[in-house]
Amino acid sequence: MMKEVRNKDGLTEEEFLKAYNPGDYKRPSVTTDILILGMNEDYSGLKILLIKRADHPYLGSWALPGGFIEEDETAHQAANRELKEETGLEDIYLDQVYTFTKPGRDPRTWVISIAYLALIPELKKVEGLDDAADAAWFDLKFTDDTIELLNEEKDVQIIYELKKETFYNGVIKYENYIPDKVSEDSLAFDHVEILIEAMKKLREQIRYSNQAFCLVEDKFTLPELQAVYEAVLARPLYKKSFRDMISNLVEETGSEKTSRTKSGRKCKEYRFKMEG
Amino acid sequence: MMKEVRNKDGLTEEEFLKAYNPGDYKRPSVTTDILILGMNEDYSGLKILLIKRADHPYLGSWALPGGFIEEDETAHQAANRELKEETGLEDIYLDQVYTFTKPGRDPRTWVISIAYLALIPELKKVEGLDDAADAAWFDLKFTDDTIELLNEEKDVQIIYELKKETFYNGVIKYENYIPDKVSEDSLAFDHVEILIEAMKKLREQIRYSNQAFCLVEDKFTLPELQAVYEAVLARPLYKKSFRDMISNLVEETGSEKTSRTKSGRKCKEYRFKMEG
DNA sequence: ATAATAGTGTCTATCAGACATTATCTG
DNA sequence: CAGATAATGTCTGATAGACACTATTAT
Repeated sequence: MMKEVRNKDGLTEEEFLKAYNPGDYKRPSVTTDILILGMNEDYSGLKILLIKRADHPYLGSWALPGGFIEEDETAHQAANRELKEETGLEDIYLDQVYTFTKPGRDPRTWVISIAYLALIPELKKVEGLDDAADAAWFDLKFTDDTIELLNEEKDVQIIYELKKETFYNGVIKYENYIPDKVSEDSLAFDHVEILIEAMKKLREQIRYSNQAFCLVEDKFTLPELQAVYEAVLARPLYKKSFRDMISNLVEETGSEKTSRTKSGRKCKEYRFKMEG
Repeated sequence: MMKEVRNKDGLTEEEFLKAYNPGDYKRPSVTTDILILGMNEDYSGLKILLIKRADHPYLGSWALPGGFIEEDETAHQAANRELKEETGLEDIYLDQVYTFTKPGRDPRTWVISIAYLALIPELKKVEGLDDAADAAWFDLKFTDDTIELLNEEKDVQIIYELKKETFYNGVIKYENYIPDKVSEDSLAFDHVEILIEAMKKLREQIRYSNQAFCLVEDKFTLPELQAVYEAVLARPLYKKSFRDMISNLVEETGSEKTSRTKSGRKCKEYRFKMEG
């Protein structure tokens, strides 16, 4: 029997597992941090949900929502749990982005963070919960030069200038954004870097995936959908090319609708074509 | 001063960090597992480096190389260290793929694994090291229907049949491969799933990234380069279309060379054009 | 010479970018 | 009616897929 194989110490698997000492290696805490993105009211830009920290470290700074992973759940489940706690939303797009492991990224102790990206079709009212002092949607502008996170109501401006740095991975050249804080406020921990990675990935993928459809309601107009692409890519697209590009992904519902974008006349209403 | 801000317990940041008890949350062990891929001798397919386990659990099974992350290093550094130990290679393509967190994926204790993909331009002789019983290159065939890992010399065949399963993430439809073991041998832990994720990602990216250039030597022929794409995508490409596609990424060295692929006549030699 | 592969030409369909034009709505 | 946006047409250049044809090498 396979189970009766003995290792170099003469132990069967059962005996080995019984004697296994998990304390041999030092262990990090593991958290998930989530970028929760949605479009703003008139589809002119992206919004991101931030939490104001109520305790050290970074007390008073704004941070990505997140929390510790429990032993009986996957990181994905932990992220989903956190997402529901903060927004009340379930069954929405959620994808793992990158795992951040730089030593010292949390001054408390050894913490690694698995970053997730969530895309929601409508903004939900948010309020501060249990341990968080506050929660709010911020206008997010992410271009080649800057990251701006603004909330007028709370009078918070978090601004980073971006420089590009090239490095090589094998023979492949990569461009990295190096953030440089120019505002008084800043994001807690290494959350700017998480934001940068997630946005880079979203930008690369939106063209070949269908992530844009997660940022509009289930019935939408083409100007609205185009606004999503333009907000993510931070550049204007040609209307006709855009419509050609997505034409086989959508179908008309038959109705008309006034776009939530700045609107001159009524628009045809579309839905996402599932079979495509 | 920012540093003098006190939290709800009246502590400054310095006092808080001093009093912080890292034992409040249970912590997982964290490892890196690496897919180390290279082309075989005649560029007819991919090879993958596997390690034979010398201890429980999965004693005698083959597994991806990997190891625990230390507190003073990033996961990337840990993966690089492991890669060098196994192959002697440095400065090669290495990229984080996905972090695996399913409870129970390691029978010993709570272990999460950060998976990496390494692409090497030439196969290196490998031998079993310290704790590993053995190490060997396996022929890797990854198609829509099957995963085959073969090593004739050691008479090992690890074969999985693949079924496709669709699921939804938000409104986006995804296709997942579900592996079903049909050979006696199998990969340890959840390493088939890691293999599947890494290969899926490589396939999606190879078209728009330059990862193929990490799998050929610095001077190569176009038949060799095409063989890399075909091995990764597991389907033939049209010669002319392929050459048009990569024409602005390469430049002639001026020399000629006999391809390591099955060869009828000499080929022009190319190099990767860095500026393009 | 012949088989085998290397390298190129061409045709089609599709698509991104770039403008231009017509249609319809709001005020 | 005027201004604004919606929707569509057309042209160019690039690219993927599909074949066909010529060139050069090993045996």
